[in-house]
Amino acid sequence: MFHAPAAPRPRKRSKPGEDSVSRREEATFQDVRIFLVERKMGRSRRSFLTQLARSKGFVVEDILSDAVTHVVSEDSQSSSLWPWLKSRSLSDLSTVNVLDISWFTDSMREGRPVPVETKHLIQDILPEAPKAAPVNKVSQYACQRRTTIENNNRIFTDAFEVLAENYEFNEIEGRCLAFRRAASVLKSLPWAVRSVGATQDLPCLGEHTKAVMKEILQYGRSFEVEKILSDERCQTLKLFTSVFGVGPKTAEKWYRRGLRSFSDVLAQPDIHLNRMQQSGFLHYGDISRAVSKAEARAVGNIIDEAVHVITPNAILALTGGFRRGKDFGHDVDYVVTTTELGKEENLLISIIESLKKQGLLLFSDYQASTFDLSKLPSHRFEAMDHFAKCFLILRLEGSRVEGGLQRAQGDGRGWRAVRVDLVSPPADRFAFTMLGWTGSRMFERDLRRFARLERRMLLDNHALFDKTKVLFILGCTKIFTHKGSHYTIFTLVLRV
DNA sequence: CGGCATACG
DNA sequence: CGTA
DNA sequence: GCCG
Repeated sequence: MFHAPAAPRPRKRSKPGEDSVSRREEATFQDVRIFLVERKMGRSRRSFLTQLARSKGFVVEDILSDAVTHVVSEDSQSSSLWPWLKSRSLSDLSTVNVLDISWFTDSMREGRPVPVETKHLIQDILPEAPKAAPVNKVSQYACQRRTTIENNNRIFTDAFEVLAENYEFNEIEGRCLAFRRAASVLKSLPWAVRSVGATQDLPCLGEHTKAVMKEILQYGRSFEVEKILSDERCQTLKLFTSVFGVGPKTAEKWYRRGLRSFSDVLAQPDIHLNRMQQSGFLHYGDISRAVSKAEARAVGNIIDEAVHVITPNAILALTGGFRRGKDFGHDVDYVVTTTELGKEENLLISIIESLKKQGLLLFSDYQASTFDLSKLPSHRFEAMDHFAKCFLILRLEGSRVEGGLQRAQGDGRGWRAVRVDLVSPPADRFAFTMLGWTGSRMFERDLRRFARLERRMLLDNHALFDKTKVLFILGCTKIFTHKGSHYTIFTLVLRV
């Protein structure tokens, strides 16, 4: 362990009574030798703490020597502590615990030296290390990335999304995910990639993705992507899956029957569309057209009016892409609740009923709450999935929209259909719900992937530390909105 | 070489 | 299997 | 396909 040439130090495995220094004979904890740093502590407080510790059976050294195992400082912020320690010419500083005063006070309270935890450590601010790697590394998890609203790498991400979709159609989920992740990483960059070399330190980019990027940088297009785009099957599947209620399996089924267009499908007497698909075809033009922010706000007003009939204490918050700062979306997401706890249970049912009465409800799929406090570890963020929600298609009158509707060419109607999602948590779960409905799909996936991986890591390390510790703050999740501002939507706290 | 998010209807 |  |  450590060899101390100068200091006379008969401490190791000393036989009882052999030690000549009397207070060390009385000391209970021979393996822990504390040194209190006077700086910021003051002489009188240092002297008081020294007496206190010794009275409780701790060994406190007056001078900093190789005998010291625990250095305690009140100055945890200081950048001067470590340089000072290094100047003391100890034989091996790396084996010494450099600790916050909290370790000392914890130990005094317990009447024994408490195990050293990360929270006690005063880290050395290495002057060289940040120089070597000052570049903020991009995380492989979307939930740890700040993603700008502008996509500076659309030429690549469009290509990756074509490849991802093609793998999805071919049921190769792993590769599909890989290309979606690569696209997500490039979308998060506040700069445009101008050479493959610039992607050196980026995660989720490997041989294949970089080859595609190189091709695009060289020729402005990718041969592989072009081939997919010109493929009839791929085109048809893309067309079919663009219908609300039609996924890859149904699209494939229709394609294999030789169907190539919507009219082909609709002409089949033996094809029975489900409720979702019927609405999908009926409102196809409207719900595949972008929804503007003004339209989203107009939908909000309609929900607001409906909910205020039921309760005056309603809270309504726009989430989804619009909350991330987007100007257009494919649907409108609102979180709606009431401050009267418990009353949120039937809120959506009442809203749906009201919309129906007004003739605004074109489609509705309601899912009651499955949130059970007694059954679920309540603060696990997975709980955000369990609240009452509904997927709607609403009739939106143009007269309600500031600046008018997003309209197709030659559309003479004064209204359009809009996809609307509502979720209704109890008011005290509002934050969880915002977390669950503000992120992109990749964000939500990676939130769970990150939580699982990091939690396992914590559990693995857990035994080494304090078994009574139950709260781990994993980090702060932020979502960029626009022009450098961002929301802090949640701090992940996992109970282990 | 296995894992890749999760829940509901 | 489709939705989020 | 990329990562641990």
